[in-house]
Amino acid sequence: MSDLTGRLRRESRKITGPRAAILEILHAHPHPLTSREILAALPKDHCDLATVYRSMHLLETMGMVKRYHFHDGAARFELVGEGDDGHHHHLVCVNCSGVVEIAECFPDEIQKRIAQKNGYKNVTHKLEFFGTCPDCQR
Amino acid sequence: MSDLTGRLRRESRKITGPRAAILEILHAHPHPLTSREILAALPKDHCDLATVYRSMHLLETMGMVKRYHFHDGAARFELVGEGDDGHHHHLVCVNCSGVVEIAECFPDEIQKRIAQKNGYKNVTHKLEFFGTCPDCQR
DNA sequence: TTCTTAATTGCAAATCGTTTGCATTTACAA
DNA sequence: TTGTAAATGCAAACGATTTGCAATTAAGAA
Repeated sequence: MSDLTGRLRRESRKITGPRAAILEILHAHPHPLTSREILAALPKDHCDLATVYRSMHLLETMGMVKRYHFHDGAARFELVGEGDDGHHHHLVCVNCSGVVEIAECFPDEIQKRIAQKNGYKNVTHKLEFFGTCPDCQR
Repeated sequence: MSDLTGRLRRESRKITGPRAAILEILHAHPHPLTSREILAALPKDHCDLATVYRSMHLLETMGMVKRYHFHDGAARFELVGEGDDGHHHHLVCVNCSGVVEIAECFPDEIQKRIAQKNGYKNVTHKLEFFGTCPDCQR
């Protein structure tokens, strides 16, 4: 957390009330959250949706937040963990929308081959798994 | 194509002018298309955006069309090929949104392991690659 | 062919998620 | 303490998608 505010200060961004609160919410919920979920989790709801979006945009460009799109169109935001670059995937329950973080990743050799074969540069991927979680299997 | 109209008739859906035209467009462009791109490709522009969306919804529930979400929020629609179930992935240019269809898929053994490890059933995945296409590399 | 009816369409208005303009407030360095 | 750029709230703007409704049309029945 404190390194987050340090990071902000270093880029001459201000540590404001709303912004600090948003960071706490993200830190307390290690899952991708929609803008509305973030707003709802904020203490006295004393922060505008526009501010949530502006914060997400700022934090995303600073590499401190990642944006995901699951089955519905809505964007979801998740804090990038300590040290790592935040690249990981999710297993989402199609019934209850429960999310599990997944360690496995798409094999790098295959991705390299795909990039090379098609002449694309800086190739990355987005990968999500969908299924029915243990609870929802009845 | 003809099996598509047969399929529609069998479910007592009508083969109307707009609908037939939309199917032709999808057939002629084996890429995921946005609603606007479909509309723009229609002959005399004699079809409403709402009709495009309603058609996509119908065809999707009939399993004749698949819906994708790439980096931008916009939905893109693609006709499911003959016989196959339409499962495949895409390599998308982050600059011009050009799309290449990808034959490679996420290794099934790893997916099985993920499903088992987490107790999920009927696990599938969505996988998209992003990068800069040859043209956009200057 | 004509009739009947449910399916489909166009149009406009409504909705949803997200962004932006602007005047006001605020963090923080000098 | 003060000056200034950054950040905020609010409302309006936006783009994608959906929906209500009255008018149109495909396709089977008569």
